[in-house]
Amino acid sequence: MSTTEVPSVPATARERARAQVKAELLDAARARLEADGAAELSLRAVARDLGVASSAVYRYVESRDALLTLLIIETYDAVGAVAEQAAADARARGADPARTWLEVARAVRGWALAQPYAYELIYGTPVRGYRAPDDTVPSALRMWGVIVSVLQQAAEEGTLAPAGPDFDPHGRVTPAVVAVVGGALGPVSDDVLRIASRSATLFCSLLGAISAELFGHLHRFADDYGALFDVTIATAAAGVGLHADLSDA
Amino acid sequence: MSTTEVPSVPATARERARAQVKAELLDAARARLEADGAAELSLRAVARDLGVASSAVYRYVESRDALLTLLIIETYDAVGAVAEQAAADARARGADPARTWLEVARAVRGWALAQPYAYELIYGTPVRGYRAPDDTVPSALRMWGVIVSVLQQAAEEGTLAPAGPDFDPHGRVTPAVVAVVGGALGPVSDDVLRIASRSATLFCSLLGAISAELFGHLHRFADDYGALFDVTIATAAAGVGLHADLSDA
DNA sequence: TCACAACAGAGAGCAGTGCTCGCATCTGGA
DNA sequence: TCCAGATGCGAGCACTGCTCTCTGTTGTGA
Repeated sequence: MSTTEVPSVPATARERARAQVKAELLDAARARLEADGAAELSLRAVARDLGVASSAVYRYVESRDALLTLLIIETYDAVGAVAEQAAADARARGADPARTWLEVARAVRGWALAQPYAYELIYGTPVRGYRAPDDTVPSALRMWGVIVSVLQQAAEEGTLAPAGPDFDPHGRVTPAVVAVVGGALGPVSDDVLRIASRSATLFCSLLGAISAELFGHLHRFADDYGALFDVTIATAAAGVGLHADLSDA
Repeated sequence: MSTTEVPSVPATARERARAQVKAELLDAARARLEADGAAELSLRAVARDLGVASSAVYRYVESRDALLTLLIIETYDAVGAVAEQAAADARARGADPARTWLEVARAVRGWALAQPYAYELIYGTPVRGYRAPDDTVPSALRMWGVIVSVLQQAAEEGTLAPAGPDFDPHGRVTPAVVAVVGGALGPVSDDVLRIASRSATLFCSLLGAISAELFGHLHRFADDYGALFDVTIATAAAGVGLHADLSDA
């Protein structure tokens, strides 16, 4: 569960014990996080929970921000796994790409509502000036992988029919992104550029819909927030070319 | 500039002096906020900037959170004014509703990029458990007013052609929202409900697009983030029924 | 098996925070 | 002019992140 360092097989007994303690530390920190939120997460409080002096914690973690970074990575992995699972389940039920995306979005929303502080940790205001981005990138990319897979599937099936505007795709996406997205789509064509751009649209609509609801910007707006969420996601997805049917449920 | 209490005409000299000091306090706090961000905003630092003991600040403001709430209201008003101005300018230039919305979105993005900490203050992670919502609501509604006006204009012109899915609008919106939105649209019809729901879609797409960029989720994604933003906004707007042309610029 | 080096933990301490309270001081309004 | 109430100050409390030094333990290589 807890993401430790590289050595998956600790050599010495000392390293094993150390990994054990660090895992307990991360678990305690996660409990505090999900109870009080990232802003209130106090290293001293975590130390108290563990029955340990606050200074001892610094044997395992460089700083409070480093601890938060570890939790951020864990959380990106958790939400990435939720999205991947939702996509797999939907496809197993024979869902088309549009339906698959809707169910992924619903799953992520459900996860966010269940643990709002975890969602805030990764998709809310960044904690300090900058969290170390490079460490978190691989885990953060899992969500993007799901989005791109949905778009690729639709493109291959030929069901990707954008209702949104046509646009010059150049400049919208960097070569690095194209490399990731285009891997399964052959040479770098304008289509690949377009799909990459549209993955951002899907991501932004998901982020916006969940953040707006969670952060109170839709306060007293709807009776059925789940239904409103479906509309928001499906509407943006239609612009991208994924047309989901909301008449059934 | 600074939003003071209700008495726009202070009766006594004492009250005038008090309002003056409070305004200076808010200005200093805003400067700190825009320099360091809400999380780092320290009441003691503001007091130092004013050359005053930290305890003296409490004569004018109940707590740090109360000070933040005042800044939040100011900020909602600022971004609301930006949106209103952008809409007015666009209409003065003869822009259609879709174009108007795109320019509003661009203006808000420009404002957010210029003062990211102000944006984070209102659209990022809420500061404490709950900010007093009732005080901030009127200012926060200005943005929604702009969105609804664009949709109403399109509906009246008959150019509102949604590409997104059809949906049962009931439950998506509360009567209170309908009262606000439907004021200029006559009786509560399903069309009013639909427009209200779609205002949430526009809002969410704007929030998601700016937050994603500002919070680093599009890190190294694009060369031209402005162009990517246009695509995101226009694509979601197309789902709602506002079709903007991106081929010109 | 054993000595020792490396390591984990404790606790004091520093600088910072929000906030309270009692005390002086000043000043506006009668 | 006079004084009550407004205003500011500074000490102090409890909390934070983080550092430093010291002690006791424990795993490990010889």
